[in-house]
Amino acid sequence: MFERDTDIYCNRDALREDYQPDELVGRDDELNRYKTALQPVINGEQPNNIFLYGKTGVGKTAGTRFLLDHLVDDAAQYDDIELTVKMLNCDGLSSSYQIATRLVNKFRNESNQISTTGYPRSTVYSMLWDELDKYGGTILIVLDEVDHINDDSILYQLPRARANGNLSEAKIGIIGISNDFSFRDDLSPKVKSSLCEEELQFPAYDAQELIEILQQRADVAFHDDVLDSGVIELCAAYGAKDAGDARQSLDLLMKAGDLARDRDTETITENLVRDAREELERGRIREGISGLTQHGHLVLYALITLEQQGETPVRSRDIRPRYTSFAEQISVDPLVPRRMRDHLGELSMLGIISAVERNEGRRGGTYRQYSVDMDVNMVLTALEETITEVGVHESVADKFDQDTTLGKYT
DNA sequence: CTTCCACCGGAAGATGGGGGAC
DNA sequence: GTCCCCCATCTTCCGGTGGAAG
Repeated sequence: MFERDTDIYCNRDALREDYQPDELVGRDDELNRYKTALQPVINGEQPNNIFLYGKTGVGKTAGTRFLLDHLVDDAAQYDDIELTVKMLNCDGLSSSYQIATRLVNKFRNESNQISTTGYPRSTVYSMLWDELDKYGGTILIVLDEVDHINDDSILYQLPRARANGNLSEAKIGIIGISNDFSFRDDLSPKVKSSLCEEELQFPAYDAQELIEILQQRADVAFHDDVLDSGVIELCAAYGAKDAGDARQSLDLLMKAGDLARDRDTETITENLVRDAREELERGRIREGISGLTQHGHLVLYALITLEQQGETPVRSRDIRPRYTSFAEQISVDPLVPRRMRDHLGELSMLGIISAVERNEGRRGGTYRQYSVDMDVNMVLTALEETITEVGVHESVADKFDQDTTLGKYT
């Protein structure tokens, strides 16, 4: 049934996000400054708290891993340094409480984990101080995607734990990583001053740097002569256009490789890259849509039908009746307008729809006009798929079945 | 320059579902 | 069971906003 592909890859893993190259391309300045900021650790001093910011896929996490690995190795040479590094990705964790429980578990062994709910908050904190003190020495805590935390509490407590007498043995340093620029500004001044002792900004990669990165990985990942000329440049160009995001460019190259493998072609062409891009886009939309609630689906569906009738761009006020009637058809209470706007906002965050602000002054006021940003049929397919597949909202699924011809609404 | 429109978006808090400790 | 706490979703309330009309 299965047989080994005659493969264009020699090491597909080199394109994956978690692959760690021996050398990071295009981040020399940033890494040098980062290294300086970490220097106190080696000197056995109280470590700096460091705050890194920059958009996604610009090497923040990779750079951190890279430097900290070296730091751990190098620290081992000095007898008087006990260094512990713990990394925690805060994605999906929205509160300080959640962070605290995960941290406690990071320091405890498998058999001794605590549950992530149920304890009073203060109990969790004191467990955390106990664990930290038990380890002692220098402890670096990396909080990746720290902007997902909605309250300051842990960010306030951690850097001050020693000063507040919660810790006596351990010297801790916090490294916060964020891709949300406004996060830093929204921190309370107390937290900002302690957390952001050292700040490093990682700028987006330009097309040239992306080419170098892709080249470096492609050399490892593919056999010689598999890539047509221009393929790397094209992947880099797409990445640079979107956000200077290396991860995205690498994903694209990998997807193109996978397509080549599926189709049994021997080389990767520019056309394959374009197909891959479309495929990734489709995946992104599906994923976005499947994460929506029932009302999200209804709002989207309402907008789609309007789009098909050529009534877009359309303001939220004019979407509402359509949405309301859909909701009523499936016997669901429609949401209040404010909430409906939230859903529209969410959809435009996902890039499925787009909003343009308009202002007609005294007689019109300010409002937004929405339209579907992606290919309507693609969105519709994804919508139908998730609704039937997930099986959640049966009533909505029925509705879609009845309505195979959307023209009904005209 | 002021007025005013109609939506925007932040804030607070209600509701209901969950999970676990003790 | 009772107590603690988390979380997503939604409602209610309301001050903010930018630019055409006056």
